[in-house]
Amino acid sequence: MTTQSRATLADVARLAGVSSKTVSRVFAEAGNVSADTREQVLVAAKRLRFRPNNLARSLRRGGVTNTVAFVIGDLTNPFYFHVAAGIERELALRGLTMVLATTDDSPDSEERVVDALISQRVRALLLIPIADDQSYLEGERQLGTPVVSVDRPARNLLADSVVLQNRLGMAEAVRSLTAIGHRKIGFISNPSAMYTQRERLAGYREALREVGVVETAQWERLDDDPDISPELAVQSLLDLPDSPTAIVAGNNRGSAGAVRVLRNLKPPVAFIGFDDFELADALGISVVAYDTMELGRTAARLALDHLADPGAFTQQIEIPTRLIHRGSGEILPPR
Amino acid sequence: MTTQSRATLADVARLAGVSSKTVSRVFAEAGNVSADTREQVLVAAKRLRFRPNNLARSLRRGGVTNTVAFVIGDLTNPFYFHVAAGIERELALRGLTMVLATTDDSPDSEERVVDALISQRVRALLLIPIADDQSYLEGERQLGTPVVSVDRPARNLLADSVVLQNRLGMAEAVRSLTAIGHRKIGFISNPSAMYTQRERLAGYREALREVGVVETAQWERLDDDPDISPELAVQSLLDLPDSPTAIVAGNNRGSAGAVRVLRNLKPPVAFIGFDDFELADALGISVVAYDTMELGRTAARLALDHLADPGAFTQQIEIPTRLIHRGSGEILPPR
DNA sequence: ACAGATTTAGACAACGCTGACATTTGTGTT
DNA sequence: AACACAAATGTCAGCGTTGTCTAAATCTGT
Repeated sequence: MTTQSRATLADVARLAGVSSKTVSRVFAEAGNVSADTREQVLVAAKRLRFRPNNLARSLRRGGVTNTVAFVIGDLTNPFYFHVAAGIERELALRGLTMVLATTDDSPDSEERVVDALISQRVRALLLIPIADDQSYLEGERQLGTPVVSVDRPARNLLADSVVLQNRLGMAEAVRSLTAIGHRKIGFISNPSAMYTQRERLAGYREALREVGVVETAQWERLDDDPDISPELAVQSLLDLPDSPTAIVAGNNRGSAGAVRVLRNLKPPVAFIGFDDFELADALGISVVAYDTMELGRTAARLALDHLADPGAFTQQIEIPTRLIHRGSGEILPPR
Repeated sequence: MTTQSRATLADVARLAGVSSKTVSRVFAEAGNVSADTREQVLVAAKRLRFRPNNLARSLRRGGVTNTVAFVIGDLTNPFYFHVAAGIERELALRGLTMVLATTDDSPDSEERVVDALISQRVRALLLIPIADDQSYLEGERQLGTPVVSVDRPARNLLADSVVLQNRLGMAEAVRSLTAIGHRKIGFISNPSAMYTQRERLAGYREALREVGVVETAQWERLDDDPDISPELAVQSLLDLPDSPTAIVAGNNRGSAGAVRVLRNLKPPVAFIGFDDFELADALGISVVAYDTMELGRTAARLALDHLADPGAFTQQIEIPTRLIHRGSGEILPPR
């Protein structure tokens, strides 16, 4: 249990009989080291189990680290994780590592968490904005840290952003329902992600307006109350005197709820969800899908581009969505 | 676009008219600073948008950082990210952040990835071992970095570990099938996670042996070939002349495949999966479940304990599993 | 064989912070 | 008013690395 201390450049240098700068050159792959010395240094390093200290290196280099932060609201949503996976992959290609931080969906903690990350001198900041004001990041951005806003645009901050084709995707879904005769279409969503839900709602209304349906309030379930489960929202739609013949969900939580309620319903109700999910194919659930990992990859790429060219213009990228027909969205309205 | 440089302790000190040590005391919350000076320092810091440099701090403090690494094989498996969520939560309570690194399920890259993390002086290392030898971590462990092996024990390394009750959980599942008369029970699994699958297979065989069934090879599908999808494995069982009346799956991938094939089968085949999954309740799929987040939380806690008391004994913790009856596991064998 | 170019190696300081220690200022006691 | 003692503040060096600069060793071509 001897807790010896860690070997440093100097220790290796002493053992190899060279200067610490030479050891540094070997490990920084800076060249100009003869094959012989190089070999000796490596042997000594291995003997001492030497690992270069990245803290010191980053400090010396002016605070440039190899880590990029991804700030997330809530880790338990599989959506975020796929995004994270995409980010991680893209970063790994450039030898960067990802640190993951969560704000527990609390707007207050966002700035605290981000502050802590800045203290760690992350190279870039990717975040899913929760708070309704990201202006606190303006200074950081000016200092050259790329900030990329994921899934929703940042507020009061000029930053790159990657979002989905929310409005269009949802409009397409609803259009596919109106095309086969549906007019009474319910919309359920949980609005924790305000921006995306608002956009999707707009797409829903837009598509209905195209076929002359303007009064949609009665079919919209956007309860703020987290206690109102998607299941209840769906049920409340079915309980309406003039109940919908089709339902669309604004996100995967809604889909899961809808699936539970709608399965084995006597006169079947058509359904299309936003966000694909595991087994949706087996269940025959039509969804508006998109490449979640690509969302992450694109975000990472934007950050990396900005790192490479700090003067680059800010970009807003939209990830395309596509409607996948699996049956539940093709159910005809009862005659 | 002025890329000014970042403010340092010294800058703040100058503006506030105090020494940099005083500023340091304010930010390190080290006390012994009068309310007045404290206030002035904070004002100056805010004006300069000062953020303490954690790199320098960690370096000065002897390489003690606030980050804990979690090394994962493949981010896309929902299992891993629930574990990660648990870890993140537990760490956040102690003000630590999690860095996530993946090895792409490649044994070769494991050591490289871990090396890089050590260079970053992570405070502790949690990993899901992929390579079949973790002895390369021995030095690190001796240097005082807690190493916790998650989901499988480490090999050739004395480290804490948290695993599931694999054998018992699977044995219980199979016993519940034999109890209602099943004798011909198929086992499918993809062996990317060798250890867990071996254990679960052992549990399966054990339970069958208890009722006198010893020859099980024909019903085991453990193909190494990643091209053989779980769907095909299930199908091949059904195609047997003496086909099983029940099937158990060694992991969630297998369950997903089984669900696809088994749904709407004429004489229904009983099924129990290992690992719970979204909508399993709606689909009526019986599973061996456990608290995935707890797995992560426990791992993090082990690491933190070791950090608090470096001399603590290594522990092997088993997370309990429980069989959830939802219908698919209660299907009786055809008479 | 020799000047000049090039490659290899080392000395030194500094990145931003804090621990150890020194010094100043404030408070309470008699 | 003089003293002991605690609180507030400052000085300085060094954590492990690398950029800059300089010196020595080695390689060119004629």
